[in-house]
Amino acid sequence: MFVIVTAMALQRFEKLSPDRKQRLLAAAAGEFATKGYDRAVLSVIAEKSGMGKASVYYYFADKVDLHATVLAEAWKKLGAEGKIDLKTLTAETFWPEFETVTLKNLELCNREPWLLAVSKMLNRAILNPTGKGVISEYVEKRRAWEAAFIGRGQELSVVRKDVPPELLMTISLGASHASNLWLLDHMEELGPKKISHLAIQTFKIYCSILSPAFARIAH
Amino acid sequence: MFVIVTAMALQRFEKLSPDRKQRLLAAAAGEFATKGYDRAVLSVIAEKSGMGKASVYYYFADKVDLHATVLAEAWKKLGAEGKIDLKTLTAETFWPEFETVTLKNLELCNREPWLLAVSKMLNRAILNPTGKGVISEYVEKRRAWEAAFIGRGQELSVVRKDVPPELLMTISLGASHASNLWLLDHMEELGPKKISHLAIQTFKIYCSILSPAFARIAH
Amino acid sequence: MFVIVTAMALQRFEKLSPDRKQRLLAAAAGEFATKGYDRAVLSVIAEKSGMGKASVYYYFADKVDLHATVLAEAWKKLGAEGKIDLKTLTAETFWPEFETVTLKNLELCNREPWLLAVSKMLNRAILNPTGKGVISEYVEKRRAWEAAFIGRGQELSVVRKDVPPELLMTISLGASHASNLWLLDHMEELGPKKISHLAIQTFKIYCSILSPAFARIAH
Amino acid sequence: MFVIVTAMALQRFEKLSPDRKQRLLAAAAGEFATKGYDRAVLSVIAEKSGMGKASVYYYFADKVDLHATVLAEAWKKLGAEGKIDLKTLTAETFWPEFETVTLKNLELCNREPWLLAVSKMLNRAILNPTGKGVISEYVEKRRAWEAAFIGRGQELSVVRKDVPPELLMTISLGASHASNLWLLDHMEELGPKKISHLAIQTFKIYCSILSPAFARIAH
DNA sequence: GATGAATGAGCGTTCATTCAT
DNA sequence: AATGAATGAACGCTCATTCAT
Repeated sequence: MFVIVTAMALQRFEKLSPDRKQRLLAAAAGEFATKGYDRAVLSVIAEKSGMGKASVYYYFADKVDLHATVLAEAWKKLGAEGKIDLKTLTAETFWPEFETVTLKNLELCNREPWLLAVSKMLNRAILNPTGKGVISEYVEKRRAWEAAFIGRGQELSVVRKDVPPELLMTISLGASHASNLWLLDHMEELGPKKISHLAIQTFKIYCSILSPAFARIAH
Repeated sequence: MFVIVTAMALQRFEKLSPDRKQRLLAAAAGEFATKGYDRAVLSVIAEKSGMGKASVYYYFADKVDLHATVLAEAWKKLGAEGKIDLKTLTAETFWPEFETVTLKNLELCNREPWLLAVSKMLNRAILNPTGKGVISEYVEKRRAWEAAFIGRGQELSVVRKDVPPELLMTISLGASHASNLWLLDHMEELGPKKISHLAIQTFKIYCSILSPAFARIAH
Repeated sequence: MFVIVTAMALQRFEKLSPDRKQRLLAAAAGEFATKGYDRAVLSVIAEKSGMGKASVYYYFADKVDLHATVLAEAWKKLGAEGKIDLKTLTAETFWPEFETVTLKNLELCNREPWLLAVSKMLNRAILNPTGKGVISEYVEKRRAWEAAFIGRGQELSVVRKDVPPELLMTISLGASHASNLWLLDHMEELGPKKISHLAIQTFKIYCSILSPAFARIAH
Repeated sequence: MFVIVTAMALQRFEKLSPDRKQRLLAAAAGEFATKGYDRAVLSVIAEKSGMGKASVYYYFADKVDLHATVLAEAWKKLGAEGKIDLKTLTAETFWPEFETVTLKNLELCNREPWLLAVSKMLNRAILNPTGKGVISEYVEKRRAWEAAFIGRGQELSVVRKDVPPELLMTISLGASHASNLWLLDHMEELGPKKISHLAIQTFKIYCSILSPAFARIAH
């Protein structure tokens, strides 16, 4: 369906000192997040991270590769994958565990501003799948996990089964992403407490969209 | 709050033969929709519509103007604003009337492919509000209408009141536009009938998110 | 030495109604004078004169031709050629007659603002002979007349003979052009009377540069 | 009164090898001088100096910056400012010292052809002050120095006082720059010796225009 | 006679990418 | 390992000029 791009940041990048690694990623994240992929300029990223433009090409194959790596890195930090083991989930722990991770990520974004930006980017890419470039790999991975999560929920009978899973996922993703954006955007204005309260409320709506009980009402 | 771009195609454009007008708008819509504003290339649009690059500049002030015109033209055709009079809505007609308009627009997009393209653009923009570019104007307009619509629903007690209206709108907009985008993207693949069925299903989910009955379940 | 371009405004232009003729020339003069030849834009000239851009091409071969015609027209109005008959000049009338013409032109420029602008243009072209384009013809004509005038002065022994005529002409032209510009630029500020006084003073300097008596001092 | 363009070539340009630096400046000077700023074409300059068009942008911010740098570089080399200390001038050294500098610059232009080109540009600009573009800065600087020089001459009673200094300066500047332009234009044709002779002759005329003795004759 | 429409040719500028060191 | 230097390829935009009507 789509070509698998194995080169994901040259291996050299792994050997780079953590400090420079961090600076480069942060600079790239900032540039990509504020301007979007197209308007982001490589020489600006290089300058921000205090290294020569050509050096970026020493560590990354090209612009797309850098972008993908930024997404991947954020994915690692924010990622639900490693944090939730789908197999051990039960009907009782399914939603609470998911809620915990969601709120943790929200906190994480609150502490590391560039993660907030990248978080938006990731969701953006997921909602606007172009099917082109290395990024689509990550989008696929993300959607795959989300699908697996929903599938597991269906196994445990805590997620409705009357709508095609992909569409169901799209709807819930749309709702959660949009509300996340809203919450993040109003974080400073409303303060952590109020935000936290709304986050829980929102989370409940999100769960309910997926819930079988909701399915009965909707008809 | 945001600059209003009044300049909307030079007057000459109005006098252009409907055929060429159509070709130009379609080409532009396709290019902007598939590549996004930045990657869209004017000479490609010109070529697709069978005219010289400079001719595009005979009818439009610049790239932004062309983009704005495409959006405006589609807005006129798709516009929900004019099609529903909020004041005359009742508790009984509220949801059915909204459903009718939604399905009509879906049909419209099915008949005029370039509207489909622009529709995707708009949905994408609503999901990813950057606050920049001409498109943000339409995002704002769309959100304003949506807010008014939800407010009217609350007056008629067919929309829940336990969540801040703005957040509620954000969630429902996220859900509906994400699913719309999905439907539009799969229109050719699944065919009108299947799409229409899913649209109705999706529509019901959307309504239910807003419904007071749903509020009871979510807690 | 240089190609003679016979086409000087198509003959059609002569048949044009005086009103439109005037409007076109005035518009062109304004545009050329304020922006210079390169930055002057034909469509702006057309719009200013209330006619279609293509119509300009009905009356003029091209941009250069229009420019040349503007210069020629101003030359006719300002021109010393027709106003002074070199043959009938005597040692006594040589300078006074020249002074009269000079002051008359100053007045003329004061009354018709566009002539002022074109006047500068003409002098500019004469001082910066590019040797290219139709304009050079006019430059040549102007320099030729100036040379003839100086030559006649030498015949009458009222102009020095110790400097190559062309260089002498260049110097005197430079002095007179520069001071003319200055006077025209300060016309409003200083008022007609003061300007007139300075013009006479300047004129005397100009004459003296050329005078044989001056030659004796300069060594 | 007029904007000062501080940006003067990116620092990289300083590090460029003298050879390429020279080639670039020479090419630019030639192009700007022969065609004027507007008609000058960057790709031509790049080609003439044996580098890619984009490379010019590696060293200069834009076309204006390149233009400004060419002028600044030439100004440094030709600059009369630093070469004459007005305060130490006496009635005896006033004219001779000025003559020396003038002739030295003429020689300089003869040795470095690109200086000749820029010199023409400057003279042209002084004769045609548009008050626009980077060059006007240099025109202003030149006029300021010239004014100071004349003022000093009046202090020493070697320059006439019967004409407003500014007008006097304008006239003498007009004469000298027009003749300079003529000399520069005929440099190759007439050869250094002849030119040098004419330069001295011209210089004497210039001095005499300013001289008090001349004032007596002019009336 | 007059012009709206159409365009080719070209320019300034940007930027991802390469390469020699 | 690291990068300064160099550039090809494009793109947005302008404008003098042509042509069918």
